[in-house]
Amino acid sequence: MVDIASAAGVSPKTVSRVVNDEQGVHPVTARRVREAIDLLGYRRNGLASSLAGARSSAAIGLVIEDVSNPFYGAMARAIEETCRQHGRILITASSDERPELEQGLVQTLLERRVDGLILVPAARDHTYLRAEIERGTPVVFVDRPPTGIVADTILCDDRGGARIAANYLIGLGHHRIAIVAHGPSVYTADERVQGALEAFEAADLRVDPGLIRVGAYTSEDAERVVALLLDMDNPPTAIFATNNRMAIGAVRALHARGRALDMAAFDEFELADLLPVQLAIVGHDPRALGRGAVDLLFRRLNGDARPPQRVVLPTGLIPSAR
Amino acid sequence: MVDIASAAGVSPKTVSRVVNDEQGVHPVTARRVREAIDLLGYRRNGLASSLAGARSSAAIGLVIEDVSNPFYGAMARAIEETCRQHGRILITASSDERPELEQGLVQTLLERRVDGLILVPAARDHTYLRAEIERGTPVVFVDRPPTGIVADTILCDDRGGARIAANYLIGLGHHRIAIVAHGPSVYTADERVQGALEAFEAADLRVDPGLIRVGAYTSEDAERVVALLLDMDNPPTAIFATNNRMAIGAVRALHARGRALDMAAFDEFELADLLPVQLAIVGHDPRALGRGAVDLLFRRLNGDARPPQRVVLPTGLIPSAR
DNA sequence: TTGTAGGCGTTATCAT
DNA sequence: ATGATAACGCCTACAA
Repeated sequence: MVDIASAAGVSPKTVSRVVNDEQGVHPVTARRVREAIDLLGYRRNGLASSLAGARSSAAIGLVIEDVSNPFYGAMARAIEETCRQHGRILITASSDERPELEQGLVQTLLERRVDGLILVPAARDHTYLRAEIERGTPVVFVDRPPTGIVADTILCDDRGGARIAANYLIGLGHHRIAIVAHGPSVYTADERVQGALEAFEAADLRVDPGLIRVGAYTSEDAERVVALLLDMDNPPTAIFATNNRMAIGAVRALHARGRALDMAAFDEFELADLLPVQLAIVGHDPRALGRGAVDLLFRRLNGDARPPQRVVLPTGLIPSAR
Repeated sequence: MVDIASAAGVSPKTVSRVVNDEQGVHPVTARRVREAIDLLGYRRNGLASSLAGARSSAAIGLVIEDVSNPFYGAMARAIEETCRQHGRILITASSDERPELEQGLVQTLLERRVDGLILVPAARDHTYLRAEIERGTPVVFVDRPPTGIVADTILCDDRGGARIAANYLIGLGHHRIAIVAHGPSVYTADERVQGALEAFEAADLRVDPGLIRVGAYTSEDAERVVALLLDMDNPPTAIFATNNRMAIGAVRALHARGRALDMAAFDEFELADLLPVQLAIVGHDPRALGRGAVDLLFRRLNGDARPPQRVVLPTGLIPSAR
């Protein structure tokens, strides 16, 4: 920048003004500066800029479970684009659902002085963030609420969606509905199980505890779980899967055994409608979650000081296509 | 940092040493410093650190077509993890296959002084990167080679994979094989079409130009294209799709019309084996591409000065599961 | 083992 | 409209 300044015969501050499109620079001077910039191949140093009082690092940090999960991939994409509209780049990291990793990643992001943080929490305790939030760093939780602190959060209506899904299966005449849930101790899983149980209860269905299987993580886990369910003496006649991985595992297990139970599942996923089962989907838009999170974040960055918000997006049933 | 220093009764430099785990600090002093850090809630400023000559911004930039595409999502995930092993965070941006956007994103990343750049190129001309590369910023191209410059590149064997796919369909006895390709003027598409045509020629198949449809982008595009193919007077008896979106669109079109042509397609995608068509997949591992790209990048960062490398990963056919 | 000096590239503030 | 000066928070290089 000093080089440019002397090449253009001005002070560094004037170069700074030109580079940042500040007003109050004579057009002729500005052009001279720009020519020098092109000539010398100068490129502004964003790090120095952030350091020197630009009071923004122009970056947002995102910690999600796994970018390669299409659900989170779509969310990440929406967040990235919305951040770009706000002049921010996105630093993304996958926590793989591991609490220590989440905390380490957050630490790294804060060291880089991101302007804000968007988290799909994996940790079971977020008190470690309290100090940072009080210091003024906006933090938004997506898809699951934080534990141990109160902070801006955007969720979808897990419980309501699960009720709808369960009612759908009940409406088809099923009495023995298995629940294949991820988790345990993952908010979305717990809520969705609760929602289904509420629906069962409201319909006076007796619940067989053996039909409730919580704790699979991968679709392979779910496949094994469903295989076991199908082998029961008194197997279920329908399945509610709490997320896309559970659903895929269940479909695989059914397919492997040539069975075709009715199913309902959370999370839209590509090709769900072409699968060889009756599968109703509880849809919720990951992009809407992402955009909502960014909105919350930038409200804070723009000075909004209301108490922490909790936004709940609706879910809706997409009936089986078959 | 100055505050910590005075609180601990040492100089800032000693705090710096402690924070960076440098050797040569008396354990007692170190503990005193750490206590002050905990007490005052100090957090190192990574931006300042990078500025001050740490000769690394500890960040890598990634520009891909679309994180929400599972193929690129898996690649991004592998890149992120491998970068983390090298102590770097990842700044990810989606170019949406738009050249101007790619260039803008690259510009932004360079302003942030990323240590290196990994690109799935969308632009048709990468001469704009030449100066930066000569200046010493390592740039690696993934999935598609650059145009107009020579640089480290990692690809998969598009042409070979396409030949294998085409031969598979030919081996099933097909003479009228449609090619549903993305693009046009996307390297992978062109190569895959060429590979298939080579196989046709080697098998003395007469090629009907009407069966070669290049230029769809979304799976919806592909669905329409295949619908048109099926409506031909003399429709194809098999389909080769050049990527996952093309494959999905084709499957949808077949399904909508109750047809079941044999298919071969590039890109593994979840549930492909459960679809109601004979579908052989040309598999290539996006994670391997990602890891390979990071390897190339860090070789350069570690001083490797060989001429630009071109790595080609093999592809293999996964026959239809049905 | 610890400290001092100087500077990284930019911007805020206050002058001119 | 433009410039001088002093940070920003840290690190390298050298000294003690």
